[in-house]
Amino acid sequence: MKQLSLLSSCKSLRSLQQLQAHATKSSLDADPLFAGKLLLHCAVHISDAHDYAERLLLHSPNPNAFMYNAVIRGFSDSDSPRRSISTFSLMLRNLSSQIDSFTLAFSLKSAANLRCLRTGAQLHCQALLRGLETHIFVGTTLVSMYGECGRVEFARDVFDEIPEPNTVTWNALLTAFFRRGDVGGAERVFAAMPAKSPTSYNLMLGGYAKLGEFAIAGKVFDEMPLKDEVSWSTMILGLAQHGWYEEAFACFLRLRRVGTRPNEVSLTGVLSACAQAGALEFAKMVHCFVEKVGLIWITPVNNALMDTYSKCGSVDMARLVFERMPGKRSIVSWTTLIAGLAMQGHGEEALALFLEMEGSGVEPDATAFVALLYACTHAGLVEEGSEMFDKMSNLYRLDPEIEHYGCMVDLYGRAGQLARAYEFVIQMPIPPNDVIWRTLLGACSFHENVHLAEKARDKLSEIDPNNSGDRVLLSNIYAVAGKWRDAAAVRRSMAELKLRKSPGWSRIEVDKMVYMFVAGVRGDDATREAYEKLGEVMSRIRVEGGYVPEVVSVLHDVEEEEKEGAVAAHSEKLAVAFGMARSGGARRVRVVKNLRVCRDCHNVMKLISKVYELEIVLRDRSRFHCFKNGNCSCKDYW
DNA sequence: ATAGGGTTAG
Repeated sequence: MKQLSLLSSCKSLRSLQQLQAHATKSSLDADPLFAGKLLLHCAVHISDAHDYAERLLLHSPNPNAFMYNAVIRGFSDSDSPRRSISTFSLMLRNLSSQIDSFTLAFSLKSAANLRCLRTGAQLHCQALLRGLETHIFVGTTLVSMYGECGRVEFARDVFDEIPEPNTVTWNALLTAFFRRGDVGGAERVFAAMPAKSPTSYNLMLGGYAKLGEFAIAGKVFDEMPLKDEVSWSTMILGLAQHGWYEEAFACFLRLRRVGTRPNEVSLTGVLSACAQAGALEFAKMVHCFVEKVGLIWITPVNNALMDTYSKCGSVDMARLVFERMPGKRSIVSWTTLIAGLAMQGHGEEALALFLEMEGSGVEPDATAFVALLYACTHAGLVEEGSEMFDKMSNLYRLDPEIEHYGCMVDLYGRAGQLARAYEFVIQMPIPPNDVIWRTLLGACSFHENVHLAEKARDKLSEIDPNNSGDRVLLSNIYAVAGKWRDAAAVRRSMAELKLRKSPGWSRIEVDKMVYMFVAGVRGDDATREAYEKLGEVMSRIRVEGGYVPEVVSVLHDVEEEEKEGAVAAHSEKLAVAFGMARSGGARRVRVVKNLRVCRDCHNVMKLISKVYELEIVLRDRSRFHCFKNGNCSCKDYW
């Protein structure tokens, strides 16, 4: 059986088809054993070959159970698990008597991935009919399926009937409790487990991390007897996702210290922390590491690197990673770079890259269109964006989703075409949500349109009445229009409802350390240093740059940051001042802010860049601003 | 074969 051993060396569909041609010549293809193995290899071990496996099955004159099972398995973890179920139905019609534990385990996994309780319950019936519901693999997958469908009680019922549940079965039950958000239940299961593998600890770790309970997660992590790759990834990712960036960096360094080799998941995790915190220097170090351990071949790692460089303001590095990536570029790779260019306001380049992607045979998906429309919005490419929106449904048959409609409202709104934006909202085929109206409200604020703002407000008060950000926007619009009474009334209503704004922060990286500043929060040495420097900077730009603080501009804070009286400063000013104080002769400082930059800070940055001949790269919540010689790359358009 | 961690847009 030389051909059988050759099979496992086939890595691509083409080499498999060659082998198949040889087999046909020697009539080997008539051998049901060979046909089955070939199909299994095709469905499970070769990527994107599910379709071919399914065709082989459908064209086979006498498919056996092994072949059905191979296709069911192949689709179970694919992006179309539904086809696994349709293959099951086919088998039920043609070869019902041969349905076995393999058939049911993989079909159930598909039902679990689909979160389809109906299908899962029907498969459960089939298992009962055949006496397979307590079979260890089938039973375990049943527990998992009910858990995925949110039915802990059913999962428990199945579990209780399994005579000898193993660790995997227990873990499936544990997962079911966490999926339901029942931490107490999960803790009871964990305590009752007769044996615990690292996976059981990892599940507890992940469950606590998801809730942001890092005090407990850290305790589990420190006390678990054996940490594997998943333990480290879970910890690093969890920290990154909850905004504990410095802790994520520390965990990554600790991982390196103990000599464990970080895998691609922990690397993407720490890169995500770098991206969010804007920690360029740390990201560069991680990049070196990626090259060193040979993970540069992994596409998602490259995508994470590109995203990180873009969000740290180095879109050139992102472009370089894209050009040099040795692995295959996925749709995500293209989308990431398009979004990166968009953030810097390089709309034309993003548009060109999108066309290049189309030319290279990669079909854009809904997300790629979001990134593209976002690029058009931030570069003021109104007509181009409008064309692309039409292209999406006309050429690619993609139904625009709420996000795409949001992009279009933003596109027209930011460009000042408020009537067109409103018209667009009114005739949307799906009901506009709070984000759509909020986008319109934001545009009204920027272009000072009280009349339309009130329409948006009326809609928002129906959908999301207690949003503090909306009220801040509204009060600012009134203030700008000179309607001080209305502005004050909105502020008062906020106070009465005890609506708090989310605090604004800015971060800056100096000597590989990340410092965070929050407006109105004082006390630590770094903040004292920042205020001291800021005082000097402000008086110099007043004298040499002609800076005049406007009353309106202070109120015109686009988002949530509260004005903190005359001496308090927005966090981005503090971060920049700190950077100037610490990095002596540096020509450039980079700051990351969690909210949008306000108009006053924007003015100040422009003046600093001119008076001090300093380049300031400021990332706010929606884009990058590069201040140089008194101008900003956003052309005052944000 | 069955359980655990991941990249893009807002």
